[in-house]
Amino acid sequence: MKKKTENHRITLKDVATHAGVSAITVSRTIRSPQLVSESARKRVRRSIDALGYVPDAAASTLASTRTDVIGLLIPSLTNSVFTDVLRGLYDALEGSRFSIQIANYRYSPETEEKLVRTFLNQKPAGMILAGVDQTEACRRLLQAAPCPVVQIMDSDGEAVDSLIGLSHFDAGRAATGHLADQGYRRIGFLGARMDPRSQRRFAGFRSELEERGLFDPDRVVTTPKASSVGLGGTLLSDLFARAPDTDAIFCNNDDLAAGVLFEAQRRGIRVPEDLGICGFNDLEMSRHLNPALTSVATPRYRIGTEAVAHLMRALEAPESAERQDINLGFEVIPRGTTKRQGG
Amino acid sequence: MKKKTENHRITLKDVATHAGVSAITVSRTIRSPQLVSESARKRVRRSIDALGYVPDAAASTLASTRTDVIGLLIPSLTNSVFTDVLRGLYDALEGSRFSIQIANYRYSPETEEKLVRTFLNQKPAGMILAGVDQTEACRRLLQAAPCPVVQIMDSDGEAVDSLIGLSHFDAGRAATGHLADQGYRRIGFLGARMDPRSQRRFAGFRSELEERGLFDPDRVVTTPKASSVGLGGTLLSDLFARAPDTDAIFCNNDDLAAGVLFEAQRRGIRVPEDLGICGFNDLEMSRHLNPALTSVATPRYRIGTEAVAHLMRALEAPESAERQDINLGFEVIPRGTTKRQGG
DNA sequence: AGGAGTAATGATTGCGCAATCATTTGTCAA
DNA sequence: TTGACAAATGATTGCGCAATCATTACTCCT
Repeated sequence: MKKKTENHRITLKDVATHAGVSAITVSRTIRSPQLVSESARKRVRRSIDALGYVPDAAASTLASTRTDVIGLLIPSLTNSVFTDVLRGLYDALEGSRFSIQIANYRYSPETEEKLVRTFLNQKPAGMILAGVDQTEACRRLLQAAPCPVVQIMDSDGEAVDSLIGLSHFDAGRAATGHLADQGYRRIGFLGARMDPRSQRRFAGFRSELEERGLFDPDRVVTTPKASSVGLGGTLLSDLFARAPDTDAIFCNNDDLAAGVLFEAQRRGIRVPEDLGICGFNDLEMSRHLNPALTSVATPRYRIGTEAVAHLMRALEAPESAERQDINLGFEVIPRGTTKRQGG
Repeated sequence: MKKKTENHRITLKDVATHAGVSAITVSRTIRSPQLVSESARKRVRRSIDALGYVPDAAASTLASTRTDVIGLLIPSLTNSVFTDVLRGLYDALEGSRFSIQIANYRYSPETEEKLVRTFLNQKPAGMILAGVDQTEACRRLLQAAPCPVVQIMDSDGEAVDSLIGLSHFDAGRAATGHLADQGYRRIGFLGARMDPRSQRRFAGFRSELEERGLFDPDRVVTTPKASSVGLGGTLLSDLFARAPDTDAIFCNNDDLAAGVLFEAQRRGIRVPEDLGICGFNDLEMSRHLNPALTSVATPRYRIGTEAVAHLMRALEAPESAERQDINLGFEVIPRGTTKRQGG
């Protein structure tokens, strides 16, 4: 029996010797077993187990000029939206040979471009990016990338390769339409950190209200600050200072909406009678508030799993690499904060 | 001017030729600039920029048998606690040459051990693990690891190398003591997903109440399910079914506590008069609830930044690699949900 | 001016693997 | 039995870099 000396890493060659084959046969047993006879495969597998062989990823990468790393570029780690996507990604990758490398560009397209360069130099197996709002240079880089590229979150806009998400414009319209359908007429918008997707939701909000002749720019309050429950309260105060007769609010996301609800409670404003509130993203907490928060459910987790599934498909059949735009949709979920008519 | 041909990767040698030095001088300029004269350094830097050279991580790893990857093992991606730690880690790593590789072991020590093996085979620059409750085999692996190892979250327990966190036992005692000090006498405990840290908080809860002669096992309700706001309401119902006269609750975390508060509101139970509520972790939302939630603030973000800072120190001065136990403490933050005496 | 010592630079080599091309073995038809 | 072809296996080579050892340029002292 072979002794594993302290400083000697077990290599392909060791396994090969142990199994009585050549090194390349061992490599093939691991990488493309269909090229190896069954008897050889068996012996090699036994030797691998016996010696505790683990392939060296760096050497493999260097020799084959590709890795098993999927690069993920997101604008923020704080944002709970991405947390859910992350869960989907990791769940879908479980058991595969791939791993994820996350980089955070903090909502700066220039940083994003730099990170794309860095990633592409690591010969990633694939790339996942948030949204479709990259710089021109960045898009060109991605277009030329020798790996599948998936853009997620959005479905409005033009993708470099494939796109998996939802239409934030439509979602904004639908939420706003719901408020108007409930009889609210003086509808405001609260937005924090107006990233491209928030802006498209706002565009949907505006478009819907303009069609109905209800849009009033005085009822729109936004801030570049990061979203939070506390900020929701602050923004509500700002809004009421400018337009005290506002009777409903579409909030950028559920954090803000919860803050609005709590602040309304403190002010003694009746929800939904005097003020309707609609959030976005349908966080777990929202359905348990009093009254329960109307929101727009978005398929964040599924965006993650679908992104991985799509990458895997593209990696397995590189030839049939057809572009794909997958719109996973959304759902307005009416709850207590907008149930004006006793529904 | 050199033309970057389509398939020719810019290598050290290209930069060297361009700068009129040898390849190894370029390598040194990047890796240990203090060994290179200033004039050479300048020329090399200019050439690197001119050619857009980016080092090949795989080749570097293969040649030097170490990477710039820090392995992070966490039991869950859902848990918001780890999200905050992650932010701290990524913020602290910003601009450094290191990157993070996350693996999720889903609260399974066996999976954790397997992942540790996998990681160690990638020659990581460092390892970060949650807690101190690894298997024996896993601890041995880590002890023998040729890289610094930091365990985070806890400060109770024995670390393999260094430990950065807080005492969950003490925190549980302190929170419980606060409830008792406010005059509550029939104090219950609600816990979801009783991981080792939750169990230590419970141990603190129990110890504090036993000392005061107030412990009652009937008032303890736990579940292996993942924590959520909705679950808080459910567990409150379970608790009241068994011990309806309970007058205060220490919740495993703020999600649960918020759910308890919302359910209490629906049941018309007055908080804090009839029921005191104390959460754990002091999420951003908690201070904005009505009434505001008493909670225990934990330094999650700082745990992340400190873990990185510690690793960096250990990597820069491998000799002085002294073990360190850093207890970052906690703070009970009394708010409305326990303010019984009009304080 | 000459030697000792240091700072700066260079040449060679191998890390562990997979791509490429070459060779052997096995199978079957005529 | 022979030749043709496919299946299985092997030998060689280089991926891009840093460790190692060797050499050169420079400084300072006597």
